[in-house]
Amino acid sequence: MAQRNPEMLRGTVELLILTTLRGGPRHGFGIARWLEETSDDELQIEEGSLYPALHRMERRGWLESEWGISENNRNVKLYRLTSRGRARLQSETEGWAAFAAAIGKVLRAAEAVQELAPQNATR
Amino acid sequence: MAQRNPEMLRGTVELLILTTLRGGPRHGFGIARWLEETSDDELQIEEGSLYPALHRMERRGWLESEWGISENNRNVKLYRLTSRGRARLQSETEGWAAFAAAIGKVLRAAEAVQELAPQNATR
DNA sequence: CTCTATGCCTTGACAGTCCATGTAAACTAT
DNA sequence: ATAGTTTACATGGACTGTCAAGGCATAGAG
Repeated sequence: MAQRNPEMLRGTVELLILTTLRGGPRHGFGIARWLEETSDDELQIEEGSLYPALHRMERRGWLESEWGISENNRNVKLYRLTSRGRARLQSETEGWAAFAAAIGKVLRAAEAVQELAPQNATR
Repeated sequence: MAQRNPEMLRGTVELLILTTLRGGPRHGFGIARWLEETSDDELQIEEGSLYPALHRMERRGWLESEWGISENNRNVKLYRLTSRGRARLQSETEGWAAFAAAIGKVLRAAEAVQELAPQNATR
């Protein structure tokens, strides 16, 4: 997933899937497409990451699946959030917020250092 | 690194190291400590991640190192940014901003869906 | 002279991603 | 009819990076 930095997705794939399912059940392909569209193609999840993630999340009881028929008349496996999944979504969301805030602090602190001590910036 | 979600650091460790070195040369331990302090303990990098990261970044020409003496009178390996490292810092910073923005979009979009269709939220 | 803190480093197990590949059905165009 | 494309699920192997654990060495404190 992710062109710019594939490693960056580590740890957020599950948050993204849980988030996608907030709006109701979806199938794997649908999840990937919704994420792509919603992020303006910034977030692209590969199938080799997506399906294993869905399976382990189901194993952990965050998701439930059921076979159904898509709008395109195809057999699809629909995933929906369980209550544990909803709880997990909550904590993952908080975790992301804390993490992003921490990175933000670090980035701003480094800028401040450079402004205060510009002579260090070039050596 | 990172208590809340260790996976989340994947892909940001290098950004964090580069960022830390913006303010001037530092040694490995110093980098880890600065990140911890600056992030209020949110970001904790393990030595088993830190040193390999420093070594590969040096191998890639983003960093240069040199032995010196610390404030505590210890032998330390001081790392400084090269010009390639500075360029890399720039692009990694942009990459992070784009990634964080994309996640933000997705999170907000999912909230919006739920507000518009609250009947889907409970099934 | 022992204990703690500082500092660098490596090893092995593990987890998760990616790329390639396989399968199958439905629709499209010829 | 049938070839090609799109949709959709799934897996296997290579690869990368993290972590926990351990080792090593020296300075300063008590």
